[in-house]
Amino acid sequence: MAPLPSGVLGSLDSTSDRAVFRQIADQLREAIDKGRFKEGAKLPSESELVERFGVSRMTVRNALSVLQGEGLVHSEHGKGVFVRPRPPVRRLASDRFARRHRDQGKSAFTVEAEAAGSRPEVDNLQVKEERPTRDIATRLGEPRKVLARRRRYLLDGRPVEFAASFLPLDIARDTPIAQPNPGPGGIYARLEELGHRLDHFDEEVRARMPTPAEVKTLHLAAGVPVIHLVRTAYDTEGRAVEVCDTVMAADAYVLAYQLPAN
Amino acid sequence: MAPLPSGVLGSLDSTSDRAVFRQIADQLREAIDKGRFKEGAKLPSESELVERFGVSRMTVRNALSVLQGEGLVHSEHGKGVFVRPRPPVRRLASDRFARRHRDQGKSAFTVEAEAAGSRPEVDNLQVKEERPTRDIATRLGEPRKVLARRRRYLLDGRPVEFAASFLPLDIARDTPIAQPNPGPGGIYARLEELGHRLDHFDEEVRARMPTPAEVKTLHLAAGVPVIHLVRTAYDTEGRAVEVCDTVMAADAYVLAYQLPAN
DNA sequence: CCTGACCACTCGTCTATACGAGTATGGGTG
DNA sequence: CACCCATACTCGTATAGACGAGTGGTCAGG
Repeated sequence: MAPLPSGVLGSLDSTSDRAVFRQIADQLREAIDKGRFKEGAKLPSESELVERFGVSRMTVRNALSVLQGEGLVHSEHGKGVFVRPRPPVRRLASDRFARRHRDQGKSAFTVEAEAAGSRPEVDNLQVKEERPTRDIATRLGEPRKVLARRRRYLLDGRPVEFAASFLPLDIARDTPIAQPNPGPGGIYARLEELGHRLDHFDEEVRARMPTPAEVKTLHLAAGVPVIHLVRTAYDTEGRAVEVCDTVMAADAYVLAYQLPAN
Repeated sequence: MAPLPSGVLGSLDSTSDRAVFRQIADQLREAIDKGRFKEGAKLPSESELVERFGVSRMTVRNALSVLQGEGLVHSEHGKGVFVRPRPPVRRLASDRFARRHRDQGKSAFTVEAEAAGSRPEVDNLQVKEERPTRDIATRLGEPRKVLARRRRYLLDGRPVEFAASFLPLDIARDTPIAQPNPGPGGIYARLEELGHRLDHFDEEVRARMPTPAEVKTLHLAAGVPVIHLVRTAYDTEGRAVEVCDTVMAADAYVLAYQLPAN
């Protein structure tokens, strides 16, 4: 057992009314913030902290769970507790669906990932017809049935996002859009070929903690929220032609928008 | 002690390899999802759950802390654990800074809140000159000093957002912008009067768990992430004239953007 | 040299107990 | 009737102990 670096952690203030486990969490947080524990570094083990602070193990675990909830650290069974490294973030520009980006043979995700030096993958591809949920139906103008396209995106093997596109069946049925691979430029290029010239997109952005299912699909660590993005595509006649519902690991993304001042 | 409604919760599967506290969390989550515990309703107390499932109190607390981390419930000392009500969300439209919204005597926040039937407040107003951080300096074109305007926004007494605006001092010094109340239309109106006609805004959106300071400022419950928005305003000459750094309670907001298809 | 058993260390789960502190309620007292 | 206080409930904090399970190293034996 390597000795704890001296001076990294202070001592507890028994006169303080701040709970002991919070004081321990505070000290560890400060040490991490100041870089005394670097990204990916292992924190002292629970038993070391028990000894160091003279408290019981549950108190130490309580402190560590605070830091986990903040997304600062993550634990690995049998190994230790580590400072959570910040993964490279993918920047989503607001012009990413602009027509001029649509002439490639590959999907926008693939092109962009390769440009950034990452290995992109698409996963769980699923295309089927189904009854829309209440919300989707409202956004799409109450179609009876929709074509749903679901997929998961990974970068260097790490899942970062999954998405479901919904299109009114009268638009998408028996078109390349109903194929697993819709071809170069993606479904937006196909929509325009089918005569639905796109006018604009509406995007709604929310952030929240993931559901257990989302934790599983995106392999999310504790303390990582998700960004929930719902995009609706409108053609030049004002008809909603697609809704895309996307859930992203929040630590892997920054969304960038450009707004006119009018 | 009121008897537990029968049939709301099932029993544990001791043959399952799923941890007991997770099974309890699963059952409570399902009951909440299915509306068997409504928004704001009180869950069975810890001791009731201890009895109900025949486990120790720490196991029950562990299960409840899972749900807290998911933002599903919150506990109140001395009262109980409650299903977290979803507060009304404030919708931020991407045209909220458009020139046409700027002719009011009140701030955009105030106008919008009153229209939605809420009581708006602005708080902690602070205006001072300071040295920019590395990030702010980069975005503003390396000014030596900046004017910083900080404030907190509340709706019906609940803090929902705090923001700091930074402007290069050569633009803002000795102007109405350096006053606590910059006047009708806000600082964007003043900037234009000073000859900085606004061209567009860049917004970067991130989501993450709050720092302890942010928890305090926004009175955040456990399991509520924050949306971190950094907006840069550019004038028609391409100069960055303001950076606004905003942290919002994620459960109080949905951001709406409209993107052209080009 | 490789393999497998063992062991030490890690975190994960769970029990049982204790006391403190915040909240609500009801009943007794003034 | 109004107030205060005792009380019983709530969750918060902390201890001590036990066993399980994943990881990685050492070391003996093939």
